[in-house]
Formats: sequence, C-alpha cells, structure tokens
Amino acid sequence: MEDTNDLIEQRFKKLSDLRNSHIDPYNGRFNPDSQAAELHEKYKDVGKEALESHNINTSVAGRIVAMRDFGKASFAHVQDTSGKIQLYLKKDILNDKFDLIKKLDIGDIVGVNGRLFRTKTNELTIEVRDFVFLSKSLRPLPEKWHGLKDIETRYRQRYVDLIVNPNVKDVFTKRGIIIKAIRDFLESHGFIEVETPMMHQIPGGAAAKPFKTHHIALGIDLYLRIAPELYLKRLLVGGYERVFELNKNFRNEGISTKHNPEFTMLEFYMAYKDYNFLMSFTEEIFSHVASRVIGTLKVPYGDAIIDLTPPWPRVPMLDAMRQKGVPEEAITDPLKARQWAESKKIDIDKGASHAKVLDEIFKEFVEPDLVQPVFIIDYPVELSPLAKRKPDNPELVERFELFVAAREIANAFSELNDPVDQKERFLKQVEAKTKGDEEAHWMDEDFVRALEYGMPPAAGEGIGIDRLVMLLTNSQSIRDVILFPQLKPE
RNA sequence: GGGCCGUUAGCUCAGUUGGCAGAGCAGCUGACUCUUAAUCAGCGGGUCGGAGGUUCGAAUCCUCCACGGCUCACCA
Repeated sequence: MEDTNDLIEQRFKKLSDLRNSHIDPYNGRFNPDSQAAELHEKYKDVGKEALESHNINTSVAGRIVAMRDFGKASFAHVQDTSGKIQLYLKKDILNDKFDLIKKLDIGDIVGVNGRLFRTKTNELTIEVRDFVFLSKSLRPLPEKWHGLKDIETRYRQRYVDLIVNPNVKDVFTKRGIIIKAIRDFLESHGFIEVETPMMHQIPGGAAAKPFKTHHIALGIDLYLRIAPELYLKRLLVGGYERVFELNKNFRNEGISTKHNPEFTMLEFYMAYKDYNFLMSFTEEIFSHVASRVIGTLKVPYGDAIIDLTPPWPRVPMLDAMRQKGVPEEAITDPLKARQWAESKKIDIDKGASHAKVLDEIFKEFVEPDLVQPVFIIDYPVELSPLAKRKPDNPELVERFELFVAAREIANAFSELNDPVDQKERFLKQVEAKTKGDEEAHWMDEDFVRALEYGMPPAAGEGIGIDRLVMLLTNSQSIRDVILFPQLKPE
C-alpha cells in the first residue's frame, strides 16, 4: 500500500508531533470499566439532577467517530463495540491536556474517564477528566453522513465497512447468534459436535468439483472437502448416535450472489430416525433459531414475508412438477421428457439420463416459485447415491430438500446403510464419471468397508448456514453474510 | 465464459453539444465553553481506473485491458 495523500500526511505529522512530546499513541494502557450501551441502559431512567448529585465516574475506550470543536470546549462521540457515547472536553477541566485535542482525529482510538452528566438536550455524556491515546488512525474514515457505499471497498476493506456501517456489524453479530442457537439446540437434543478432516484423499459426500492441493511429505494430492458426510457416517458405524459438524466446505465452482467457494454447512446425523422425523425436527430447528434471533416466525425477505410457522407442506418432487403443468408423459418417458424440456428452452446435456432431465426441469420450472417453506420429497434414486430407497418404490429415495425463498436451504435423507447397494451405486457414479460427468461421486472403498461392519439406520441432514443467515438477515447476496468474500486480487 | 451497467478529490456524488475539473462532507488556518450533519470566515486537495486512437482540443467519442455490480451460463 504505497498510496498516500495530504490527509494521510497530515496525520503522520500529528503522530510525529505526539512522539516529539513524548507521547507514544500506540503504547497507551487503559482498562475501561464500562461500555457505551451499558451506560445508556443503566442510567436511562436517571434524570439530569439526580445524575449530577450522584457524581458518577466512569471510563470507556473506543474510536472517535465525530468531533465538534468550539475554541475552549469540544464535543465528540466515541464508539465501542456496543455503541456510541458523547464526550465533553473542556479546557478548564483538562487544563494543559486540552491542547492535545488538536492532535486528535476522527478514527483515533482513545481511553477516557470522567463524570457522567446530561447535556441540555438530555444526552448522556462523559465530562472528560483525562484521556489517553490508544491508537492513532493514519487514514481518514469515510464521510459521516453517507458512510461507505462502494461495494468493492466494502468487501475488500471489511474492517472499514464494519466501523462505519452499523447495520453491517449487526448482520455478522446475528450470524454469530444464529450459529450459537443451532449449537445450543443440537446439544440440548443429545448431539456431540465433532471435527472430521477438511483435507480428503477422496472428496466425497456431494456432487461437486473440488479444490486440489498437495502434501509434500506424503507425496500425495489432497482435496479440500466438498462435504463431511462420509466421515460423519463412519462415526455412526463407530457407535455415536447423534453427531454434528458445523464448518466450512469448499467447492471449486462459480461465484455468485448465492455461491462462495468456501461456505459454511451444518451436517447432523441421528441414528434410529428417518427422513419423516427429520422434517419435523427441521421445523423445530428453524422455529427455535428464528424466534431466538429475530423474535418472530414471519420473516421479512425482499418483497415477501416468509412464514416459518410449522408445519410446512411436504410435496413429492414429481407431484410438484405435475402441479406446475409438466405433462405426465414427460415424467414417465425419458424421450418425451427430453423433448418437452427442449421445447421449453431448457438446456439438457447430451448424455443426461431421465432423472437428470427431470431434475433440470424441476430447477427451471418449479424451484423459482418455492418462496414459502416447502419440503420437496422422494427424489429419483439416481440423483441420490447415498440415500435409502423407499420400500414401496425402489426407484425413489427417502429424501427431502427444503426450499425457502426459491433456494435450496437444506438437504436430507434416510441414510443408505446397505453396503451392497452402496457399492453398486458408487460403481454407477464411477461409470458416469468415466463418461465425462465431472461431478459424479468418487468410489470410496473404505466407506463401503465401514458400512460392511454395520451402520444403524439413521437420518442425516445438511443445512446451508450462509443461506440461512441470508434469510434471517434479509440479505440478497451471500457476500453480505460472509465477512471476507472471495474477490479477484486488487 | 457471454450480455448490460459502473469506475471523477480521503468519502458521497455532479459534470450540458467535445471547449478552463465542480459541490457537500472530511482536512488545514482563524473565531466560538451545551454541540450533535454545530455555526461563521478563509485556504489547500485531481494520473477523471489503465493503455492506445480520433480531434486544433477528450472526464466526455472509438478500441483494448483491469476491477466491480447485475444477469445468463455453471453450480443437485
């Protein structure tokens, strides 16, 4: 960062002036006893006179975000993690130290202590007795009124975005609360949080292109995981009955308002449950999280109000397509399906199977209308190589995807625990991969071996945390819920 | 990767038909001891994203490039 300008040079000048007066503005020590919001809350009912008579001393630390200078007195606002509080700096109280205010800039981090009082407009304010420089800011902050709007700068210099745009900070605070609410919920239902490898020799558990890396000492290529599924199911074999992992996955695919190359996924597995149980359980999770974080189940999102009140409809995938007017013959006949898709201008790969064509039609035709929460259930077995078949129709699997706001937000199924069937399905995927399907699953012999030891019947689910946070914070882009989204180099 | 749009002072933005580069905030100097977008007076601040081209003359028109946004493709 070689860039400089007058404003930066002026601040460097103030820095050296301070050092020449034996003040190191990066070496202050200060231990605040209060935070801004805490003070506002604590004294909100204490009137002007009462506050004066109590003569309350306090200390806070934070960043100067506004200053209004009058010759022999100044007002400023200092911002800490909780909020802002006004400072009143008077020459006849600060004496010699008052001249140091000339070296103070918006953006500096200071510690102050003084007496609480109310101004004539009744604003709770600290009458400063002493202050200390804790960090000199050498770069000017964006404008006080319009803030920082440039999207590129907001993502590249998120730290500035967080300083000046309080609503941005709120989103990421909420993200933390959402994740905590999920952990609390799962832990209160007997789940253990585990950590499985992020570096896989065989990238499994999803259909996606992986990132590749290399381990020098072992002399092998490794892949960043695309999903933790196959490891979590090995833990079911090992005897854990309720496990979850809430962490990053990595997929080497396009970047968009709904996709970031690294994203956060919750996956959890419950022995002796099936996908029907998980649908109700999912409703409970969402209700718990939404009421904890935003205090309502009626969630504003864009132009819509999304009502998370359970129960949510459960619609078989093929019925959802029928309801949207996809003709029966397209649903039953592979050739007719392809012709119908092409007549609707839906791009179909040359080698695509009937199931894949139906999946494409679903995504194009049905998904955009799924605004209110709905479980789409019972997918073709070919699209779900890790899911258990339906007993009454072995061509379908016990699987659901949850759609909210026209996006897939969760994916779950009764887990396939038949090692023979699992091996056959892997072999079919390998065959598809040989034919050029880049995203077909890899064969994982050790996973099949694990199933051969016996995995209890279980249900498992993945929930896209970034998309959930988008929903609950009314964010239209995934980049608004990821602190440091991936961008091209400057 | 394709299409459309954008990039001007630290920030937010104007900039007419191609004719001297602008404002507000921020900054600097001065005045001001209850302001809160403080006020008043004055001052400084620009590689108009980059490189070419057309033209007497380009922030403005043309070409290419970079970055970003939206969108399509991709992504169960």
